[in-house]
Amino acid sequence: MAITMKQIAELTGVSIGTVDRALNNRGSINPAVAQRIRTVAKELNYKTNSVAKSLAIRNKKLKIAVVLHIQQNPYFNSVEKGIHEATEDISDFGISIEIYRCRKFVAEDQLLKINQAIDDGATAIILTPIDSPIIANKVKELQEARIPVVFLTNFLDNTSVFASVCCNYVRSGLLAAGLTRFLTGGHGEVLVFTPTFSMLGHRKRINAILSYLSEYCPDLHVKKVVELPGDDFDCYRIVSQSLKETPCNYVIYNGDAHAGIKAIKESPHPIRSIFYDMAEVTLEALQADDISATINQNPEMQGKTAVKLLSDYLTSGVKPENEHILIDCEIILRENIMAIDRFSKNNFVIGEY
Amino acid sequence: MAITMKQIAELTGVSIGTVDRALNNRGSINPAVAQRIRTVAKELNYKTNSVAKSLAIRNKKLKIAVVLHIQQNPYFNSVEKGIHEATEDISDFGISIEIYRCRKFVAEDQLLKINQAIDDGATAIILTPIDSPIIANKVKELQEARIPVVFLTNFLDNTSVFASVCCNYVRSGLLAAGLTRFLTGGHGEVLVFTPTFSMLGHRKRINAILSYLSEYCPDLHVKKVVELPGDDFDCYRIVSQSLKETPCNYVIYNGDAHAGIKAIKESPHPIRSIFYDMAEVTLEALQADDISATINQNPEMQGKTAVKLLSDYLTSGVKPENEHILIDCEIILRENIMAIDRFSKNNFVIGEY
DNA sequence: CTGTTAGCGCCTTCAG
DNA sequence: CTGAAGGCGCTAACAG
Repeated sequence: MAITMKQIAELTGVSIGTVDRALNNRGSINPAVAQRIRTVAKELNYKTNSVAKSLAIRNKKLKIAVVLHIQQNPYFNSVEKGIHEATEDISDFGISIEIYRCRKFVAEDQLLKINQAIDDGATAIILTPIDSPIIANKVKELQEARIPVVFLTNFLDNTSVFASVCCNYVRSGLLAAGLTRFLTGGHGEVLVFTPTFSMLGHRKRINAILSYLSEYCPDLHVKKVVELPGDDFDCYRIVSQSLKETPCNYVIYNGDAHAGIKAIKESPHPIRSIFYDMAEVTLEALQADDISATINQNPEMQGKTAVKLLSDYLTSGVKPENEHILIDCEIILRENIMAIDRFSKNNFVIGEY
Repeated sequence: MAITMKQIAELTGVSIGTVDRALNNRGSINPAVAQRIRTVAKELNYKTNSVAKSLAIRNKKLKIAVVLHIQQNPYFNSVEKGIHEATEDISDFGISIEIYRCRKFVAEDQLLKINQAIDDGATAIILTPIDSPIIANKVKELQEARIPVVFLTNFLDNTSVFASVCCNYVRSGLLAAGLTRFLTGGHGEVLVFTPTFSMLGHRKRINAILSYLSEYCPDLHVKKVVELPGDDFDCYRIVSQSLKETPCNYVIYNGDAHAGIKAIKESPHPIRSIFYDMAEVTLEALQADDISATINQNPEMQGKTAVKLLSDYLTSGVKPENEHILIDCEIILRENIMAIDRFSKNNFVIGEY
């Protein structure tokens, strides 16, 4: 049976209130007895019981504010789905979640939402930060006011926060590169498409792809890296044009899935491709063998993790070991998403064929 | 704020004790008022607060018994690791876990351990069942005594339990087959190695591999399916001999990793191979490019899930929707396990190459 | 059959 | 600076 504050109180001959003060640096307390209590607690390996704690702090009405962008793409929808899943998990802890959605993709608007969240009494904030000093400063201010901030899917250089939860961008690049190696046997011509380079993560991913391929696949030539417009109807045109101008037999594609699939299918010569993320159209294309694989960057897990980190902190005081939490990626082939029933029937046997 | 029993008590004009009786079918209660309370609870969408509940039932000293085999292979070690992880997560809930290890791989011994667990006061049992009527009957008996049983990594046909947590064997086969398709381009000769066919899951996996390949890769010939001895020093000899007798250029290998890797490396002609599981030697071979990929059947997650299902049930009364819980598999390439630091540095740019 | 009460482990006043 | 008491939501034992 785990050790409790009550037991420590009895052992040290003080009241449970004093133990609480000593262990949580709360209120004024005689340094000597505080020390003694802490020593005993450490010796007995006392761990605060998070179940009891969250029941007790229930009336503090903790509130996590989530400040998101407008973006309604499949990727961010999944992030949000993860947030909602986690919300259910923690509802019994008396922690509530409120989502704030920015109107425009500008720092001023994001700042506005943050301030609104604070006014509404947020005790912690989850944020997909826009890269601007306005936001960086605000975040610093929040941290000083002891309001933990978690960056989600993106982070700011030189701005330290409670935690940042991102995709493992380097790994994400390596997997595409590795699959390309697998697929090509090490020979061929590749075109790479990426979202905006203004985001650090996307640069990291591309760096990983290129440096991996140049090291391990010297006979595989990356002809071009094409930057795609953020959310734009031009996407299809650009992909299509690039494929015409720079013929290739392999593509690594990260961008609007619909545009990419359409352009690649229209190519006069066959192109095998590695995609990113789990948009509906991507999975359909995978099933149809129009694309070879896709890399799931687990947006759902990212959202879930951000909430979970904060709720763990609020209920148990546990901080993540590392500020940067990298959510791992997963290779998805057609076989990952096939219905399994069709393959559960026949009865083959051991032996020669 | 979520609705509480106290609120329901006030609304229905009874005491909180009565609400408890109505909502948990406990003790005797006037059917009419029970009905009224349940109606109100449903209308208000009352959900029992699992945090409060687990704090309250703490003194019942719930105990989950885990009955495992002797087997000390990497796979089962991971299963056990998952169990221990979950144990930490639920320690605050006052649920304890005790592990019983069978001496021999026989039903009688397993039965002995189950009985011992019950004598020790287990309130639930996790079990890797041996396929025998002795065990099937005992399990039935336990279920009748309202002791939930969870099957782990294996299950019994025609024996229904609280839940069975297994690897998704069919998917596991499909992934190997899919990777082979990817790797071979659809042409070549394949040898398949599998653990004992006496376990249903292994048969399912092989069926999936063969039926997939015959459907999608008509020009890829599976020459032979070789059954490997359970835990045996003969493993290496058998693999080695099979490779000599039946030459091939691709291998799908599930069995003792050390033996498989050694035999394949010694082959006079090059063989590309798909392995299973995450044994240390497997990962080293993957890093060294001696094998092409491995399939992680997530044994850790299986162990963790089994414990979690039971603790959720014991603390919140939540039952899994489906009796069969299939833990998904994951493709692991060399690039999944490479250190990422090496690829985080260079600074490539957008454009032609 | 129903209400009351005393916890579970922790946090937060409020007295002293 | 410290102790005592009440409460978080639920369960269980005991009166009535």
